[in-house]
Amino acid sequence: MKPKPKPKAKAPAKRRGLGAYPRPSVTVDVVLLAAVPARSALHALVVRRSEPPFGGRWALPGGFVGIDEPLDAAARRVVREKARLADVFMEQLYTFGSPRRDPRGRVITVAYYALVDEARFRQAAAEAKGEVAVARLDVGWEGETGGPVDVVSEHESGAALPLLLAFDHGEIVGMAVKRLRGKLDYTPVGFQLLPPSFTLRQLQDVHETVLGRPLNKDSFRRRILASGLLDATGERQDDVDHRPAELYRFGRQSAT
Amino acid sequence: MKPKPKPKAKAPAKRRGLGAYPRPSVTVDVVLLAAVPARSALHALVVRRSEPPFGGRWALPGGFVGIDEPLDAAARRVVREKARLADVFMEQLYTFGSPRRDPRGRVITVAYYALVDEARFRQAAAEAKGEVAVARLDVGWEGETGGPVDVVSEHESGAALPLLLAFDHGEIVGMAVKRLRGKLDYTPVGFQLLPPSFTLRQLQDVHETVLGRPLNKDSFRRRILASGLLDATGERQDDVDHRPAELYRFGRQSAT
DNA sequence: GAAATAGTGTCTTTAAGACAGTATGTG
DNA sequence: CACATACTGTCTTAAAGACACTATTTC
Repeated sequence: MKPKPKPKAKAPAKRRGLGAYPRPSVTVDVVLLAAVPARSALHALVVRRSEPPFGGRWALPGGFVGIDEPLDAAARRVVREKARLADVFMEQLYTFGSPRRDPRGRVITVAYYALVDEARFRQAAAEAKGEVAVARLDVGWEGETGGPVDVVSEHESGAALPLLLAFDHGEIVGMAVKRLRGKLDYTPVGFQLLPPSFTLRQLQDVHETVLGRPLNKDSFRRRILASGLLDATGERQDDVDHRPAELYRFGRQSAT
Repeated sequence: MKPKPKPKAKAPAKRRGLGAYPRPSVTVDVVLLAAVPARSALHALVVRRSEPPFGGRWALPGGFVGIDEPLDAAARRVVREKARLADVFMEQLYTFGSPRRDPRGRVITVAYYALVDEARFRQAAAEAKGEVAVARLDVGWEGETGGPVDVVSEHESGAALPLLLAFDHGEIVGMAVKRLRGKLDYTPVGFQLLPPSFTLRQLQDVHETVLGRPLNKDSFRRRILASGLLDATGERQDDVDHRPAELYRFGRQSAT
């Protein structure tokens, strides 16, 4: 029923409908990130592949896009199913479509990145233990140079086993870090990596973790407060062994 | 081993290969932009649709992605076929996948934006006269607020006929402008909207056209020259009726 | 020489960095 | 009271804006 007349020409001569063109599979993959200032590193959630291709290796949580499902909804569903998390900040990252990125056939993936605070991230990882793993990202470049990052397993001992990611997922993770660093330069997305209320110090720690470099404390305070995006809650920390700091809250709700 | 208790589940139970999931059509659409400082506006190339859906309306140049064709290659092919242009700066913009964006069925489009200098743009539009039109973009928002832009036909009289774009192409154009403005804040992409050698004044005019606001001349010169991205050619303008300015050249070749 | 734009030097304004000093909690 | 961190005030430094002035071309 589909002769596929393709010696060289791409577009068929007569049939012009959607059916005239072979269709690729389309998936979404999500880089779910949390900042871990204690280790000066970003962590990402990875899942073990149980089947070929790349069976046994680690991959980003992902899945096929339903034929009637919006892309954002697919990404959200993947996070819900694989990480059991809802209501996370999420943005489209980039679409990867190299013809040979999946040995099974043509698969185009729309990559997203998602940000959660460390507590939710750890809880999610613990609940899905066995199916998922926490990967630490060692970023080998500065600023927004870009490029792949080293992905290593996070052991309590501190030992760092390299994790081989399936497909082009290493590249995707690298782009997520690059994008996040870029955003941090002009908007304090760090909010999304913290619980609803937080101190300025915590926000600075998160920013430093993402950017991979120390920031000036005074200037950071001034800049963030001047942006007007934070509202003081009037409350303070209470479980610290020193003067407790004011707690702030993200002033405007950010979409998607 | 994995019961999958999902009454509302979409994925088939047994078949796990690519064939198990219905596939959407995938296209690329390109926002081909040129800056026209004389009109203080960006111009985009649009093509008239000859067939439904949206027959008779204007659309971005686009086409289906070949089953073995990289996304970038498809975008490049579209620009070559529809605008007869090669070697243009081009970057992926965003992927639009609302299930109802095309009445024929599920079509996901990977949008790109491309930049050319005004001369090449006009020549391309003239050569394909009848098939394509030049649309002027009236950006109704400042900075990087974002949102759709008014797309009007460019008449020599100055009259502005609104152009109704097909599909969600108005949204795509708006996002292209937003992205371009954003990039201009930290990198002088304006190069790509000018011929190989140009004066600082021309570059500033282009930046002002894209950003939609005037820039400080002194500060612009300092900033651009300090960036080190420009090389002086040693040559000067020769067809102007005043003191000719030094011509500069983009120092590093930018990929894709 | 007049007109027009290119290019330079310098003052002012503003944001970032440095750092000293005060405030407020725990033990 | 010692200690730790939060917070404030001020000086210094670097970048951006403003603006006066000089330079070089065409007519």
